[in-house]
Amino acid sequence: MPRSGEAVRRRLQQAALELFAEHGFEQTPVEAIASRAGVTERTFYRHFADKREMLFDGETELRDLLVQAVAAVPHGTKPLPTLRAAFHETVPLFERNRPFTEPGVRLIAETPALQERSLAKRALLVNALTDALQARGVDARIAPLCAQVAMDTFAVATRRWMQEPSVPLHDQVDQAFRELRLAAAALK
Amino acid sequence: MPRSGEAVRRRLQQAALELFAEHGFEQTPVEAIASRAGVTERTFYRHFADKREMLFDGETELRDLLVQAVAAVPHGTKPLPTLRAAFHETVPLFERNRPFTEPGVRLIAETPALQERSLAKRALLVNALTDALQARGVDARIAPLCAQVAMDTFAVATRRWMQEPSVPLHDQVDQAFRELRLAAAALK
DNA sequence: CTCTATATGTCATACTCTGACGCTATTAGT
DNA sequence: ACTAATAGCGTCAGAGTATGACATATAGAG
Repeated sequence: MPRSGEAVRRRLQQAALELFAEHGFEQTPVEAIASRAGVTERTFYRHFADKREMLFDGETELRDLLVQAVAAVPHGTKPLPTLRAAFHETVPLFERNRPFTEPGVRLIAETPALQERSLAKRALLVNALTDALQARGVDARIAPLCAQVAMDTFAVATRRWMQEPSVPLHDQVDQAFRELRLAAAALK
Repeated sequence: MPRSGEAVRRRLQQAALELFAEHGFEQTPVEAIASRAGVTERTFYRHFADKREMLFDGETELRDLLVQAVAAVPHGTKPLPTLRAAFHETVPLFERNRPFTEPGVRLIAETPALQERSLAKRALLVNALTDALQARGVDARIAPLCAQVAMDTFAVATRRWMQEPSVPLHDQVDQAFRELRLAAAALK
């Protein structure tokens, strides 16, 4: 195989993060990113489907880990406890990547176009979790609801963890799922 | 006040729906929409922020209705029952708009860019519901979780209602919230 | 009828993204 | 070590999205 191109991809990500931090996402043309990385604008689009996509690189890794974790939960476990356990398995990944993802999270929070893409990525995760549940025999009727609700509960946990890093993510996850159980118990 | 421009806006929407149905969303340039509506491309962007936005016109109406419905629920009602009641109030709006929204829903389902925007609109609804809950004294810690979970539960109900119109939306909503309660009861 | 506010047209332009073609460098095979 | 294949990259062209600036036309208020 010829030259790898992996170095170029990393340089593009590095250049983009720097420029986004300086001028913001919308005010940074792709040409500027490519230029700082020492390549052409065309090369950028050979490494990333579009300008937003480069901010969401770890999502496929997270998805694979989650699907694997769901499959590893002992059989007979109910859907939401299964998903809670799977999310606990991803905690080390989040803790390890925290310093890297923090600036990206802030950038996403203040850029509507990136929020949209972030929501789309979460939807992909929900789909993957739905399939993983159905592979365990969960009824196709409730699998999407469980996957979606668990995803949102975990999202609440991570958001709190970002704002208040003193509480471990494990505890935030348990706390959020506790609140979900209490809130749902009030339904008739 | 001079000419209203309301007729042009409607013509643009009509022309867009026709062209999207014929050639798809991505394959329809804004210029073609404007041309069929008898105006310039520039005028299109004076009526809609971007090409996707025209598919999500009813969202603000739905949002206002939901916020109003949440405020109208008797005090002392718990968050999720409050939101369930609020969503029940929006059922007539959905039933009335069903023939109009059906082609749009199919178009959104098969167009990634529109799915992203749809998710963003749902996020706006969740934010509005969160605020509406907090205005009723719901703890700011659990309001976002309740709003998000209720929104997803309602989304599941509407999706089933679209696929199987024989069951009334009211029943789909109750059924989905029942499933949410059962699923959450299995936690711990 | 005149004035004014608002909608629209016109023109220019920056930016995103894609296709086509050719060049170059790296790697595998001999 | 030499060659050939291949993946990465540059260059060019072009369509489509979206926005700003300025001019024009039209409907309603006085």
